[in-house]
Amino acid sequence: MPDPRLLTAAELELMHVLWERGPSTVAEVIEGLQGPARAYTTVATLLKILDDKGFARTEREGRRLVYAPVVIRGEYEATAVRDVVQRVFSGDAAALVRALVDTEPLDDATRAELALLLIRAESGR
Amino acid sequence: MPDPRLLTAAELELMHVLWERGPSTVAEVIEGLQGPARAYTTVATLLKILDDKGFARTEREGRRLVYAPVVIRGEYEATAVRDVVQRVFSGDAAALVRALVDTEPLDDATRAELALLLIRAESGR
DNA sequence: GACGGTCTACGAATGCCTTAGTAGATTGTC
DNA sequence: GACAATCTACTAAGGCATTCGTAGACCGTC
Repeated sequence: MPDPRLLTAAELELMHVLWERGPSTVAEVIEGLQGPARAYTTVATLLKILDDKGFARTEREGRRLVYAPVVIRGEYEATAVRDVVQRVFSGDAAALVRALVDTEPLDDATRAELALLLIRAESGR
Repeated sequence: MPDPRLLTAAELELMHVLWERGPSTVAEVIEGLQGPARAYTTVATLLKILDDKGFARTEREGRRLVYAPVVIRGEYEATAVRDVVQRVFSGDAAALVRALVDTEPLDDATRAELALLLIRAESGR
């Protein structure tokens, strides 16, 4: 059983829309979606699943449902990062940063910013 | 369809053993596994899948098969990191580092090492 | 050469993810 | 009030991941 706090691929895509646009109806989520089009009922089903799993909350607005994100983006990012550190890097967070530096192109300013971030971070946090 | 270069959870666990111990038989992989025990045939099936998918290579040694990792650890780590950056962080690699610093406790020495790494890294690589 | 143990190949069961269709309710319009 | 459009709930199908059992091959030992 995978961590129930992790989103599946399709779920994550919808959550990105909810994070960007805030509380949204099915139609609005479809508007916000990128990539291949999905049927109205597909999105509706997925949103219901997000509700069932506690990632989003449903509110009635007249006849239609509005879905609002419950888990906020930063919170989920933390969960996802912890998962990758554990599963792929066997708990070695520093190894992830090394892999990232080797893999993803970061411009000078960003690297400087992150270096500063690391130096300033409290160690026990 | 997910990225075919990504390992599933069970596959990744076996690959960790192959990366650690090098070419191994089914019995040796079982020895190297942590967590809940799995049936001999379960591990054998998974290793065959790793072979089919190209993550490992099979070599006969007398009557039994020895499985060797084809994809090396660093290579897979890069793939996995890229995937997370894309899927969770919408391509923003720096955001991943920020989430990591907020999330995972790193001791002073490690943070200093990583800061140095960032400063020294070539920007266009 | 028969026997027990070990190994691989194959197949099957289960459960989840993803997608989408159908049915029925609801609402606004003429 | 009837009709068309819109929306939700339910259901289902297909595919993949994970687990493991059974059958048959192979090998060493007595």
